[in-house]
Amino acid sequence: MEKKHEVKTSVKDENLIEKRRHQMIRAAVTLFKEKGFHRATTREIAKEAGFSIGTLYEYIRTKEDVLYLVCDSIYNEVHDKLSQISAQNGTIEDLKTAIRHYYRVIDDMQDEFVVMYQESKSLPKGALEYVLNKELEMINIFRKILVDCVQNGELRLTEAQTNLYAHTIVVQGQMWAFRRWVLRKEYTLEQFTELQIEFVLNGMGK
Amino acid sequence: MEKKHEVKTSVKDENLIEKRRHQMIRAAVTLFKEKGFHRATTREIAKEAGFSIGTLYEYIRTKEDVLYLVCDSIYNEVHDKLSQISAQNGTIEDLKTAIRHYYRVIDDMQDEFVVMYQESKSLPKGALEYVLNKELEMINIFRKILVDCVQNGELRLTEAQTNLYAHTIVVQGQMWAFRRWVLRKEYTLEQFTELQIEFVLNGMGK
Amino acid sequence: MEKKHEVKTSVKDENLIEKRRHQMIRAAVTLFKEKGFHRATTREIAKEAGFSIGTLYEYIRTKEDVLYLVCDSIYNEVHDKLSQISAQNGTIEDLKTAIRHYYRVIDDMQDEFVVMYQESKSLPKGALEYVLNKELEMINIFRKILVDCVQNGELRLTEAQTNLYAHTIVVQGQMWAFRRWVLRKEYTLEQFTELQIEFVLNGMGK
Amino acid sequence: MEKKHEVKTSVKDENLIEKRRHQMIRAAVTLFKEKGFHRATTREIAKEAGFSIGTLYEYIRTKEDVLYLVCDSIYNEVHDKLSQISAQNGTIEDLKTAIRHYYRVIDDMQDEFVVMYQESKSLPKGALEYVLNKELEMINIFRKILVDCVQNGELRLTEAQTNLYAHTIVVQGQMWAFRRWVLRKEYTLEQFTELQIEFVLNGMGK
DNA sequence: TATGAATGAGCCTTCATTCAT
DNA sequence: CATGAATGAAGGCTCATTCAT
Repeated sequence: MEKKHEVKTSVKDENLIEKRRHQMIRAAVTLFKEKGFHRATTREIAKEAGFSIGTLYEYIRTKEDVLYLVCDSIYNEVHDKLSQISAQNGTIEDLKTAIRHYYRVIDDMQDEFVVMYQESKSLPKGALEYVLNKELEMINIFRKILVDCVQNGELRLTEAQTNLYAHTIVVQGQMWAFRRWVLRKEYTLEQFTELQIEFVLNGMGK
Repeated sequence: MEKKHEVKTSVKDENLIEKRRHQMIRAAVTLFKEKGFHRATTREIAKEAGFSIGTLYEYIRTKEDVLYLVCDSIYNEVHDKLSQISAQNGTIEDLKTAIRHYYRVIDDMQDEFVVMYQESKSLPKGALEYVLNKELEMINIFRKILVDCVQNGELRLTEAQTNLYAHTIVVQGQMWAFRRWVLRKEYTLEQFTELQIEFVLNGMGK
Repeated sequence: MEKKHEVKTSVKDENLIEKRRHQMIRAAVTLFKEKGFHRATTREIAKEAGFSIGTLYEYIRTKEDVLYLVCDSIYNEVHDKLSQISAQNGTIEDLKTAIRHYYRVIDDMQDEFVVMYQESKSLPKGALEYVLNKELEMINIFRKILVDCVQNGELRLTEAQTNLYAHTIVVQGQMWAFRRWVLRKEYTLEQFTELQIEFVLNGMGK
Repeated sequence: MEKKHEVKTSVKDENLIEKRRHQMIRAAVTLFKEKGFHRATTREIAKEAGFSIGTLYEYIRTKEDVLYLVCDSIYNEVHDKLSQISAQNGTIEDLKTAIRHYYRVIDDMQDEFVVMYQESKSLPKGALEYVLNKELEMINIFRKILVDCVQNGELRLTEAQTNLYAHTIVVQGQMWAFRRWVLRKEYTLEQFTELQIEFVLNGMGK
């Protein structure tokens, strides 16, 4: 597990840091979604966040820090939401619930997902590694559910299949965020979810 | 279908345009892959292409034109390669062949795929639409194959399923390009392909 | 003679002012020596001094005030140390003693000397004049000693020579601070001192 | 001997580089003299030089490069001027001529001297070393003249004296540039020169 | 008195684009 | 057609200074 990548701040009040960073992240997501990381200026981010450029830089050191904070915050939020259902007992029903849950999270955080996957390549090396690890953790959540199902006799999968299908489930969920320009025209979230669940379960031999 | 998005040039000689653009695209892919669209400078692109910045601007109008040319060229190359097998007769075997073919193209053009999907959001609006349309065409290739299979009685899918699964097939292929940092460690292209084919066919009820 | 250049403070307690300014000057000399006036930030100065930026500004009005305080303090210290031997009776021996004394002071306060001469140009006009006057006072100390020697018949110098040689003595001492990167390799302070004394006395016709 | 410290340029035409750098150096000396290195902005330098900020940066990489170019150019000019009289035959008269020559150069290039000695501390490490070496070369010019005089029997100096007095001669010349605010009021260059020559020769036992 | 968060003018530097040769 | 020097708008970031607590 990677050590948490720290972002330098010259402010001491922890509560204030929390508050300002929250403002900053909200502003950044809005702007990154609209124009991407590179076209969004630090001045715009500060303004959108409701404070001055000087203040912004009291809480970060480089523009890339903002991106890191955004990615980190999104992953944490996703993790929090997903881990609510992580207590499982290895049934197909659990898997379905988890997928439904995951898809709903993606729907809720569409913009964040798109921003994160589109822009994380601009992170500096250390931060990128940290974020990729978070991605692996997310895949692990599903891998573990699959492993439980296998151990429970609900699914019959090799290890290679287990790993790959965990990725597949995660990726199929991301589709909903990335391809909404076309999928939204044809499916509701519920339709999409149920179709994908059916497909995935069939795919794994029910 | 969108009209082909034109890129202004002040050069008349069509052969020269073709040649220079080819050099330019190769250079741009290399650089975009390495540092992304925004961090690659027009000077670097010109240099990598083997001519001067002045010459570069004889063949394009803006830096975004380079990106457009890159995306367009990649899509065309993919289309060319895929359309070689588009003449089908609606069997499951055809579908498998098409998927294998598609996955091999993705493997061959990993860098190009990643560049295209990561950077196309930086295209100006008109060009973006044109490129998204190309994406739809690609999905259509698979949709048609599925439709053929359905009409042939090889598959039993609703229209909603047909459309969605076309997307799914395309997206699962992209996984190979985007997640190579982790998938490459665990699977060869062949293993990945066969696992995914099995999963997809099962997913669609074989 | 210039009136003492005053530095505004919003603090009343004289003892506190004295104490804080002392801390501040020590900190500033350290930092100016290390990175120069312009590269040292007020924040750093405050931190090095052991209090907050807010407190720093309770005792000064601008960053240049810090520099002024530093220069003023150094000159005062040098004056104090030199004036201990200012009671003279016009012998060559007195001159030698004064020079030895001066050179020792320079050796003790190398960093301060370098800071003062390198950075005083950044003083605001009024403060600069005040400081230049202090420099003249220092030259006067030696001029007076020379005048005494002349009146005593120990030296035979025109007024023009007296003035110039006072400068020369002062400047040759500064050499020890400014050129220590090379002089230190070849001479000890004592060797340097005696060689220069011999040179100066010969120079003035013994 | 240090290798010449190179300054990157993106311009290829050597003549143009020469010309532009000359403009740039003239502009920089003017501004550095007036407000010092740190207070002079790159925009001001470009404007004073007669071209745009963009053009300035075609010929340098950082602001410190400008300072380096200034220092290098000054040293070279001084060297060129001094080396015209470097062919000596070891007489006291040669020494006098060299000193007169040197003092005239200092008088001609007062501003440049002051700028160089005041600001060179802001050079990046590598460049600073290179420039300090130039300073040593200058001292060497006088050291060699002294050595010649000693070998010729015109002067009787130990090696320690020879080295130190070379420094002293150089430093006494710099006085004229640094203390002109006071020396100019009392002496003409000629008076200053002759007094110092007399002093130096006496100092070395005639 | 002491603190430190907030401010924003201003600096250095980059880079897409133009145009004279 | 090709070249590359010139341009300047714009961006990231710093830091002296202020002021509410």
